[in-house]
Amino acid sequence: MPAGPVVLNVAEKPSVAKEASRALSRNQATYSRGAGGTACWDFSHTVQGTTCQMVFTSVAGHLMSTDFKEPFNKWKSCAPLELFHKPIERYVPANKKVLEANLKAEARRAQWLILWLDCDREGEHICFEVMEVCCGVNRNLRVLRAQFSTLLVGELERALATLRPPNKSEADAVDARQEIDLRSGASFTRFLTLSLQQKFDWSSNLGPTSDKPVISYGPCQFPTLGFIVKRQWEIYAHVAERFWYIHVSHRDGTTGQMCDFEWDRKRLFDRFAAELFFEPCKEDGALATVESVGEKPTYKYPPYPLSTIEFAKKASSFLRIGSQDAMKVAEDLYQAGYISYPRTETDRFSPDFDLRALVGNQTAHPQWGGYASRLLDPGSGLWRDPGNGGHDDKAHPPIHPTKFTAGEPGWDVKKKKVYEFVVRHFLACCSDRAVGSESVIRIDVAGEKFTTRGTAVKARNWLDVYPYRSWSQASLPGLREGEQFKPEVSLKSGFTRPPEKLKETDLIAKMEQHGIGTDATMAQHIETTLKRGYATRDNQTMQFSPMPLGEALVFAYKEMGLDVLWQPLLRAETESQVSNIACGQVSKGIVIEDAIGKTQAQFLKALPQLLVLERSIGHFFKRVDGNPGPSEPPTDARDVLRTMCPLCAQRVVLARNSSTDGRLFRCSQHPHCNHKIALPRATVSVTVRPEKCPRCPREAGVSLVDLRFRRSGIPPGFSVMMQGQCLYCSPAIKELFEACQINNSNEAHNTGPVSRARGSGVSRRSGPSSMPPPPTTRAPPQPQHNNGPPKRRQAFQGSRYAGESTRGSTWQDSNASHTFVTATGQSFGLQNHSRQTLRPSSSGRSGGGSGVCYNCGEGGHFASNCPHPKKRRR
DNA sequence: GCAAGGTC
Repeated sequence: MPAGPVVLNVAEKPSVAKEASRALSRNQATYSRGAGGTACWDFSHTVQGTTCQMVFTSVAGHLMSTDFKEPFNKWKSCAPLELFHKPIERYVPANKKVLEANLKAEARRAQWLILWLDCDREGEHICFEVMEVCCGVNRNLRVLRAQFSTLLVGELERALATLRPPNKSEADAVDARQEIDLRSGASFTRFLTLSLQQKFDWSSNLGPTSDKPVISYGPCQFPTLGFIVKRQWEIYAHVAERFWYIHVSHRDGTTGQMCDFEWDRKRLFDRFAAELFFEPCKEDGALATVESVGEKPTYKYPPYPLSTIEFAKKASSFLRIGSQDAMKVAEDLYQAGYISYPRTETDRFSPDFDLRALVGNQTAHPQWGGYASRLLDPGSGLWRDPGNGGHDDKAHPPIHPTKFTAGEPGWDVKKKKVYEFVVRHFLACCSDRAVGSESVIRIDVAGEKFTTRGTAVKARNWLDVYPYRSWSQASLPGLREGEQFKPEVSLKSGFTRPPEKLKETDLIAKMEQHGIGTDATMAQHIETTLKRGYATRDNQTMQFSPMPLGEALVFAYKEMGLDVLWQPLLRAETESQVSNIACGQVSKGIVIEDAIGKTQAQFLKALPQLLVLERSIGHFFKRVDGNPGPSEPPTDARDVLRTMCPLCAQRVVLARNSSTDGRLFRCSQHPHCNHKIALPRATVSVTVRPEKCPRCPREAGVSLVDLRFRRSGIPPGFSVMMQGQCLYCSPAIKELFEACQINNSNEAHNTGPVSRARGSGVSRRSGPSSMPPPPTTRAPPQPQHNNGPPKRRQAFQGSRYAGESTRGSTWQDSNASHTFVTATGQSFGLQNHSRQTLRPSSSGRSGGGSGVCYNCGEGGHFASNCPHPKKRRR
């Protein structure tokens, strides 16, 4: 080794130390084992005109941890509130002592220290951790920071030529983040755990939770749970609404294939309106006229190069491997040299990346080798440079295969799947887009417009190597513009559906959108919600559901007015403030003081609400400390009918019927008490007023309610709004209930008094959490999510189709006068006309929606089954 | 027994 200053080079991980040494030394670096066996690479190199003895070694992520100083790191050393101000220390944990020893040994004999930590905020912080150790044993070290974005030799040489001091502001930003997270996490976690752990029977929380669960809070794990619970509550809150649409189909005379046309109006929530449009379409002689036949090229683009977040999402949705599991497998593959570093934000390849060599490595594979060969063949025209996803962490390339294997004997299924996916994704990235042709046929039937689309795939290209995506083809009938045919027309109906449970890919997307966690930690936060028994993941659908504990905690935070703790905004604010430190705009101390002050304020808000907390948890779990806990379910105040159940003297609460999905008020002791007041299925909203009924003789008085109904679901003549009504004595309510044939006589058997119900294992988990998902609904031809009432429906409210004149009739929603055909082919409708008493509207208008036939103007039937000759109306 | 962020 030639003489010269000794330069200690430190990277963030061993692989970087090795690769940088190999590149800078032109493969001349020699390996040696430093203190504790840590890898060191020695070579000679010229740095800023001086020939130096380079020693390249590494740490493994953060060298130091942060915790409360003794004795406050012990759980019962102080009140949780005091953790907002108790002293914090940074120290090298036991598992990093070996690395520390190596750094000390090398630093003692070095003159320079060059920091090759990853060029991000955390890397900058690790720089200062390394400096603290190295400068602690050698005060004369000259410390410099290398800034690099790849491990290519040119980039590394450039970094050596542009060495700079490390950035204290960025490191301070990490300091602040660490302190804020530690203080808020530890204080709330100790508070929750110490307050609740011994008081409840947690055995009903099936999952990894022990008898004595740690009930943690964290600024990332809790918003993650919040996303899951919020979606579940949206599902509970969904009220299925019925809609109608005209379905047109045509059988191709040549191929015999059926072709479906979609109505331009999509769907209507007013049956009468839908029927009005439908009638002319189904009349004898109604022909479809082809208005236009169009064709245009269409493309499917290959995915961008693979970043960690996309990898986690795709592993979950394509491979059915959970994100944390997938990351673990990817880490193993990386360690064994089969794929590149799996923690990367980058989704673009740098222009000097030798993509073709990597593709060439794969040509021998029995499954995708042929495709790789074709990709390299210029004659195939298959090659296309990868797209640019717009992200670059300046530290790592996108995830790609680095070593060929046709499969290793020891690999399990997950490892095989992940390696195959990384290779196929990489090959797809380097491939040309898929090309197709989309045909669109628009037709007119009696003034209504319908459209059908078909796709012909011309060149699959990247899809050939990417079985995780498909492109379905659909051919259209050979119709020409102006051509007419007799369509098959039917009026179908369906119900809006609640949103789906969150899939892992949706959850990761939400976390990404709100800045919850980093690409490398999102999977860990998800895993934490599972490990803590807050949520579960279905391994088939990869959908998340809250566990009782998770739902109980979010509910409790909501009850205590601490929504900010489970919603994502707080984290975004912290990140924003921390970024201001990194930019040098504000000092670390100010940000910490501000953030800690705000979190402490939340804590102080929670502290006096221990009873609220316990009562909230008590809705989901049985107490074991002798305290009977609350008996009422977790209902919103506005959902409680302020009266006593006439059978058992308990509260009467708003609920949902599990079989019909209709709403009802029922006794809070259900199913042990059967008192109930069912509401019409068309009930859209229920508001309990603070005022009591002035006439009702009931002892405790009865709250008045405001009810709103769907126009199409209640008999004509009844208003869609009924305000200030008493459900027990209002004549208008009685009349409506009779018209809807709702029997609320409450003669059902009462199984016993309250004390018996309490002592017989009544689950207190009710309210939103006990509501079953809505029943399976019929599939209409377009997306089913209930995105709120369409404008179209609004337009019909208050129109002449909203009948007003047959008050007192026995018209009923379920007595459809029309035969409907569902999407599943089932037909249903009114057979027994005698159950209807329909009268002409008072205005005498024909075609009104108040029980009058659109065709003949008479009552007693609708136009679709009118016995009279057809009349043309418009 | 607690957070989140690196990496093994």
